[in-house]
Amino acid sequence: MAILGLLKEQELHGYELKKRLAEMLGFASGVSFGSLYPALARLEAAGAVEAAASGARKGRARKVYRVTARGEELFEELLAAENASSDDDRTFNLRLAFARYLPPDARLGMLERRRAHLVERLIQARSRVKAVRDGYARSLVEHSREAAEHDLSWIERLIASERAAAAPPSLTDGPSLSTFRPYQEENT
Amino acid sequence: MAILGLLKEQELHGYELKKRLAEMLGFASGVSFGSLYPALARLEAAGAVEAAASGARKGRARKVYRVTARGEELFEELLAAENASSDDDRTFNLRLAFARYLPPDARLGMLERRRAHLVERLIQARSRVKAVRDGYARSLVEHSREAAEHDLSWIERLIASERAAAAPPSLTDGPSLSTFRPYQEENT
DNA sequence: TAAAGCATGTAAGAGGTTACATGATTGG
DNA sequence: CCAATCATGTAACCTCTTACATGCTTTA
Repeated sequence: MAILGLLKEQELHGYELKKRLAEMLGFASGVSFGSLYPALARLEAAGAVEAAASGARKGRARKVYRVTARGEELFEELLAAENASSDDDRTFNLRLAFARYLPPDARLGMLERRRAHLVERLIQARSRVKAVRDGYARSLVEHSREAAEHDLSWIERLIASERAAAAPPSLTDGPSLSTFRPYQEENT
Repeated sequence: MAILGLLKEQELHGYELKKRLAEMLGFASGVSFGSLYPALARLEAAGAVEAAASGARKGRARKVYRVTARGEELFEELLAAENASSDDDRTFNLRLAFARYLPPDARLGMLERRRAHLVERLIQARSRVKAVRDGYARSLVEHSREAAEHDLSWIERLIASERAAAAPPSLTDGPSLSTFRPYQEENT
């Protein structure tokens, strides 16, 4: 999905693609060549990308890839997928980076699913905070609870601004906004 | 390492181990049986763990594992390892959870390496914030910068309390404390 | 001209996931 | 007694990483 998304914006060859992926995924990532080239080969075999005219170099010329119509379809599919694998952080971040390609409702759905996931995570983190008395593990669970709270409020801000952007014509139409309620703990 | 660390505290069989691992690693984890049992078999083959007397069940009795002397050694090695793979979040969290088994200086070293890693991450995040103008990607990099700041200050608090605990006898011995300086940005 | 970086690719090996297979035990 | 849960394992498959192989291009 990352490859297709990047190629969608601009034709690129593998080496350049690797650099873009590294800065896009930021820390904790960057694919290796042994992962990237086979992936490109698979995508080409599947007809999702094609190599444009190779530069006028001798020997192993660099292959500039471009997304095909089939590739666009595949990208939409991957981006819109509501499967369970979209639950992990890495996948969500990647999806959000390409969220502009999603229709507004699908985008909102993605954010809400993420929010639900984070609420669960927060609940879990809180129960672990109660369970672990002290030591490094305690510090760890407290920090992960704070991180979860932080993530959650971030997502809620995103959702709010998304809704605001989705329904700008009228300033007094309650229904579309009334569905969303920020997470509030019941027992404090 | 996680398996050895848990078994070090208490003899357990695979199924129970899986549950403990799931709650220990919290969200974003929990090993599958297809991963756990082969891992246990590898550890047993390596002489790091051994099966205690199996419960009095017929058929496939459950195997209660216990750490051997060799296993203790292996655990120490894995825990103390200063290799590059200790840079990722998952590994660090796992290590911190078992940090009580490390000698104070190694523990401090681990925290400092983590801090250095987070400082780098923060610098990277800040440069990306400058690079990305707007859209979802912008929101993403801003959030990851905030997360990095949060993580960093958490680690610095941990380091501070570690140092405070390491040198309690004298209240005025500068040297051991003077080495550490919280991260402050130079250009704001 | 030698080193560093650009550029593409393959091979071996490790480890993980899902799905399958098997059987015991407990609770409604 | 039937379903769920406990409990252990195997097999097929997939993808990643590391290390290797190859050769061009730029720069000190």
